[in-house]
Amino acid sequence: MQRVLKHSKQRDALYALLCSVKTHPTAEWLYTELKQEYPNISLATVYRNLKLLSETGKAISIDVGDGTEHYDATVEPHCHFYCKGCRCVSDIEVPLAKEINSDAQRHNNIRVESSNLIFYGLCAYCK
Amino acid sequence: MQRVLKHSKQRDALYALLCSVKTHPTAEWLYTELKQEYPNISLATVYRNLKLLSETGKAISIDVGDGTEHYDATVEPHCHFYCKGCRCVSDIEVPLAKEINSDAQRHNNIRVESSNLIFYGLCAYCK
DNA sequence: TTAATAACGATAATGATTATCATTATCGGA
DNA sequence: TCCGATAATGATAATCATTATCGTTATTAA
Repeated sequence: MQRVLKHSKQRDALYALLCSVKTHPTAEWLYTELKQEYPNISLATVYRNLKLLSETGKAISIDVGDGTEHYDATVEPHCHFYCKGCRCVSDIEVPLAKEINSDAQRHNNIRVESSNLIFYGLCAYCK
Repeated sequence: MQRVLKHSKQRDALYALLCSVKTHPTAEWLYTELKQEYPNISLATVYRNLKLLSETGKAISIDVGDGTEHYDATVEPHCHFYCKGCRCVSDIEVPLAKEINSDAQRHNNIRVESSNLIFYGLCAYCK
């Protein structure tokens, strides 16, 4: 039961690192990277704070189906693309996506709160 | 390295079961269900054959982010809905989805081969 | 009927993530 | 500034879905 958050250098460094990249890294990648500045940092700390950042709305997790969760400090709804060639995750522009939630709700007897749109294929370099 | 498939009652039963339901079950659920007819069936056999069915295009796996893979014998592209209330997965009708792959490809320098559209919210009963 | 081998059941291994726990760091108030 | 409460840490064990291994059984074609 978490009440009042306290500051921690590790969490700040994690968030700053996540904000600085566009690569949608995994916990493992962030861990390896953070070790350069904090050699004693624990993988558990990375997972703990990624979860905390997700819960507080400062980051989102992206499941592209490759077995490990990817993270993103851009929390506004947007679509992702997974390149089967280089296995990288990137943001893409999909204008139709803005209308698809309401389209889904209109044609089914459901309440749509959010959606997860992932596209697969080959990126500019791999195609 | 699998060359020539041989028949097996377990695989047939698994596929028949998967075809008979619209619930997008998990491996565990299928295993429990199949045990009634095949008390000695192994969970490994279920996973093995689900993988085989996926590889041969007779089924697809759906990752809704709840920690376990769901399976579906309907292999034609279609959208899924995950109800946060009853934790069930269902097919939904989303007309716009038919155009979204080309929309994604048109607005980005990528080749889109497939996509995975999952919607979250509350179903007719839970809302 | 038989030989080759795919599939099986049982179970150990894997790998990402989470939980536990003793220690350390943070922070508001005395 | 020091103190007490407790959040956060690092180390590591536990969890849990899935995959790999392996000896045995079932299927198939000759």
